[in-house]
Amino acid sequence: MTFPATQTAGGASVPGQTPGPSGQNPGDDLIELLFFAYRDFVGDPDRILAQYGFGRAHHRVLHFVDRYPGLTIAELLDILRITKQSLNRVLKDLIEQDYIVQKTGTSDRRQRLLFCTDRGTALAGDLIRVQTHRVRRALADPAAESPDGNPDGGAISAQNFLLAMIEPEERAAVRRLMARRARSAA
Amino acid sequence: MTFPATQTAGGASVPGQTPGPSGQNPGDDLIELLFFAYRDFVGDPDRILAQYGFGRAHHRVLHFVDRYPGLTIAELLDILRITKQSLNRVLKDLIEQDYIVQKTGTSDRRQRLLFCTDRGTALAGDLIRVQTHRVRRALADPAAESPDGNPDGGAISAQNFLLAMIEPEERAAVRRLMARRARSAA
DNA sequence: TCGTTTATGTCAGTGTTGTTGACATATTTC
DNA sequence: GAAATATGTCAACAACACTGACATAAACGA
Repeated sequence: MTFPATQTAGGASVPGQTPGPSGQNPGDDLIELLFFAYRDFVGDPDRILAQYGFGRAHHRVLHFVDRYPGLTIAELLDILRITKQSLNRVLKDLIEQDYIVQKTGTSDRRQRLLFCTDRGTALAGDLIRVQTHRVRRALADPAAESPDGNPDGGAISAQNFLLAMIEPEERAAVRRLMARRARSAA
Repeated sequence: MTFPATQTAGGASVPGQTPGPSGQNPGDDLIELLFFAYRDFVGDPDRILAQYGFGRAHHRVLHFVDRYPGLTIAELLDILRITKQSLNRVLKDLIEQDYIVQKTGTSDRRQRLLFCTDRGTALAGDLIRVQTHRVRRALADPAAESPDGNPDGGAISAQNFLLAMIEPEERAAVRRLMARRARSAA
């Protein structure tokens, strides 16, 4: 990110804005931090997945099957909140390429229980590793050098966590951007 | 969500798993909580946006333009991390339908500074309202009745926040799912 | 002033991931 | 044996991302 953190045309607002840009609320920052944190959070795995010709959808399936061996299709659908058609497309890839295997359920033979193969476990491990690294770094972060005397008691930790989840080189830019809003709200 | 939280075929693992499902690490829960929290976090706006024929991409643009009036195209691209072609597709919609206006930059007339119109501010306000509501509720949540004697000092708050960001009716199911993993790791 | 760089816009094609609707099969349940 | 359930599959489509190529206007540097 490389914001000039300057610039404003005519007025900071356009023609007739009744309430101005949607007011300042406690927790508003968290909305944007969640966006930035999630953006970088999925960015790490994306790079690995690309090397395998997989996408985020594959990742999600592989992740949950790896973490919860024996998951059924229905459970997976409920977790991911997608249609079975969407799931099947990526699941088929993972099965054909030997990352996941299906086993017929024992108690209910209609069910297909999902398990990772060694390959699947290995890839899932690589993926979780980069995400765990980011999370751990965020948790260990020295309170993310909170530059403001944050008043809302309780938000701080979540806020710092999300900020620390952002790619280090980007944090300053995010802080600068959000400070920009704080100023114009004055 | 409606997990049986039961069931296991043959063994909880498949043929030969060297390290078993990618081990148990502090912060691992946060990875999944982030997924669930984000899933529900974007779910609220999605319902509103659908009524306008807009999608998430429109939301993100509208949001940042609303919060940071006068944003340039380049800045927006840097925030969203998408290509100008992707941005232009949704931005065009928002401009044509009078949610956003462009103004030629004063210092640099090549730039197009973006501002919300009244309509834009109104819609952005509606969208931010539902998200702020969820965030505030999460912050106010009585520590999200943490059911485990969480040992990692620091993770707790972030973990409870993310859990509290999940749709209330789903939280139990998520807890149940994650407990399932904790068990099998024993 | 002129050539280059920068900021933006646009056309065209493509890939991933989501959707709906319809239909098929095997298994369980009443 | 009929109905419900779990899963699979075909086909069409939409949202949103990408690449590559090219165009224009304005700013900038020599």
